[in-house]
Amino acid sequence: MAPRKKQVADVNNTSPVSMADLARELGVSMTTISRALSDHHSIGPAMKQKVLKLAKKYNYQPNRLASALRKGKSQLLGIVVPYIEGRFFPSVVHGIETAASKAGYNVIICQSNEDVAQERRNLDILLSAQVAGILVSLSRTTRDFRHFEKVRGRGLPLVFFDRVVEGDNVNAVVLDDQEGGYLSTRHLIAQGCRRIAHLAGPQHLNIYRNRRQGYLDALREAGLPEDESLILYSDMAQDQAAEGLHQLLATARPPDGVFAAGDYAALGALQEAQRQGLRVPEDVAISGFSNETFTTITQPPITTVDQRCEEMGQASVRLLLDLIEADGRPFTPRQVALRPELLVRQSTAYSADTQGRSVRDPALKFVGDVAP
Amino acid sequence: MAPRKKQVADVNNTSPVSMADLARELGVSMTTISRALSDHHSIGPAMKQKVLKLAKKYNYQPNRLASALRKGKSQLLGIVVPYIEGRFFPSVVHGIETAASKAGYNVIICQSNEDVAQERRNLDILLSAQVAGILVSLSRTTRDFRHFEKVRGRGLPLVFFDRVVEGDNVNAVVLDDQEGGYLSTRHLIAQGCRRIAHLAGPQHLNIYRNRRQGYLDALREAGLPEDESLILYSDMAQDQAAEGLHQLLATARPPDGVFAAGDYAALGALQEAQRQGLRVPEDVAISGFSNETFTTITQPPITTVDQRCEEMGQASVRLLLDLIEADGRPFTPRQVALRPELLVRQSTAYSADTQGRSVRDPALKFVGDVAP
DNA sequence: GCAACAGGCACAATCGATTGTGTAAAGTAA
DNA sequence: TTACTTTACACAATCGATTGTGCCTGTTGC
Repeated sequence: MAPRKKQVADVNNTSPVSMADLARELGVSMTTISRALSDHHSIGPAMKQKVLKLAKKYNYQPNRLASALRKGKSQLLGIVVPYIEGRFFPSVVHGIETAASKAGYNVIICQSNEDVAQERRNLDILLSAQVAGILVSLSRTTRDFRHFEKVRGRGLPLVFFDRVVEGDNVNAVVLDDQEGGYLSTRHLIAQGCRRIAHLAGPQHLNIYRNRRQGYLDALREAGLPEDESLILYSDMAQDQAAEGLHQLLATARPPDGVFAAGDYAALGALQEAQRQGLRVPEDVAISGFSNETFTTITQPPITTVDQRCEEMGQASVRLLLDLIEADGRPFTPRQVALRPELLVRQSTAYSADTQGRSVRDPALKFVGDVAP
Repeated sequence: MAPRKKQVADVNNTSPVSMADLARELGVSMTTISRALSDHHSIGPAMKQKVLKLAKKYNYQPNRLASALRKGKSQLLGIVVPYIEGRFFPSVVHGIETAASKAGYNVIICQSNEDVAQERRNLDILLSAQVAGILVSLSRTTRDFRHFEKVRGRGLPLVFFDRVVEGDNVNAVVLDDQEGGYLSTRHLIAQGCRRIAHLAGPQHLNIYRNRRQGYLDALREAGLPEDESLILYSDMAQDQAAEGLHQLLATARPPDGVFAAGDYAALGALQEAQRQGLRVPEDVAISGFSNETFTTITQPPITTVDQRCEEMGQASVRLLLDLIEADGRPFTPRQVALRPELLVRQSTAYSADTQGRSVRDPALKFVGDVAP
């Protein structure tokens, strides 16, 4: 039986044209080619034109490896994230890639899989790839930060985002989680809630700690009592939240509002409330955190806090580029906190109509269904 | 006011140690170092030990740029995707990165933003970065495939995934969409549906064309009539689907089952059916496609087809690595079609209990809630 | 005892672009 | 005309690792 297919060509492999080829063709030196292409002042306009035209003709593409080797810096940025899944990280990466490519950089992406050892290895790889800068979101298991000193030691720009090393001598971009917790809780209060439970996440993670703090801030501001019995700690899983709310509802004074530090927890709470025959938001208002896709399609849609994923990516790149431009010169580390956006939906705004406005709190942005 | 912070160090920039440094320290040539590190046979075991030890001591990291420049191939794979968002592409990229890094490769990722011009530019960039191979999922606007010839011309391994160039002279990995459509429809028939509508997507996209074909296959197999009036074409948006079902339900002979070519369409259909007071699945069974996150949390959860995103990434990398290993030698192009997985949930299986089994069709895998 | 041989290592060219320095020719000022 | 700039380009070293070739030493074979 004859082979079904023709085989890939391997004889007509076009080797890419190099500056040497152009130089030979024009009878000039490689110096001239290089400088003409980079618009160096010591090359005459006539020669520049000739070189440019020839480069077009042969579709010359500079070898980035050679260039980077010589200059000691590539046009690559390294990203280290715990993983590329869910809603958050992909969106941030999307923002990063978009901003980076706009600035002429490309990104090489690594996953730590929530493992410090892998994170360390990734850093080494990025270093050996001579990236121009590194963006990191810490793995959950990272407690020791010495591996980042090596990066610093090389004078390589380093920016943390979302899961950051705390302190003011690092460059970091985060969401203002405390503000997010505050906005949510304040909104619940404005909706008339007086006994607001908080489904809190693991407190060793700064994000959950901050969301809780924002919750407390809002209570205090409104003169409401802080009641630890209204705060339930869990890993933010849907069923844990349901179970938690179940217990709270069984008490003598059940809550009339729930601020969940995560959308899955909010979902669990919503489902549990409905199982108990409660109306949401009339009997109990529920808000979440993260603006997961599903929050728009539940009945009712869930009020939540958007994390500005794309902006976070953009801001991180901006900061990194500033660092790269500083090029080793003194640079005062910056910590950027992005303002979260409260998205008011019907799980809290019982007076909001479906058209997209909240009657009670017109200052807040109301968001209904989202296009696929 | 004094600056609040100490500035980043710029004097103690540790320049990475090179092979030359090691050679100097040991009083041998760079050749020896290089060959010792790569375990070349012409280096004695004693010397190898000395070199290895010194390399450890100085934490030597080879400069990948230099290596790649010399060898003409880097340890980088290029990915070009339309965008990094939603559920599908991030998951595939996750699979790709995982498989690639396991094989010692890193990935540089580019977004085409559904724009051919950008796609072309991305290819050029990857070429100039001297990647070892390229993985592409086509932009929606790509009709002309000449820019891929340049990649081929260089003899660079190229694999398409999901959105592929059709034909049997390319390397490609896709989901067997036709099988997915077939499985879904067959399942609906097994559930007792006799008048099954199909919410179809744009037919110039092979995925939607194939899903529709699978639907037709199942109908034919079961001896059910093909009724074009039961097939509604749209862009798969939630509201379009709702509107479409609305019309179908108003006819004299409304459908008792709906196979939507996308989950958002299925969701729209589900909501519309419920608005009309119909019970799902008792009055009308509904199934979707893609296994979007939200399909597990609707009431009832939606039966759907999982696209094996991760496996697609892994399979693509495997194919690409095979091509790289072939190293220009004749290679018969391969087209891989992954078997989709039908996830039966309560939107179709009215006889299924919540515990996770389908009474009617025990051969099918029933999937309930999914952990966050 | 001499040749053929293998082991172990160094020399030097190479990948492709960049850049400090050198040097003609052309232009300007006095 | 002399001296001094500018303009426009070439030379050659360099980034760091790789690799074909060559050389020397010690070993084996007969």
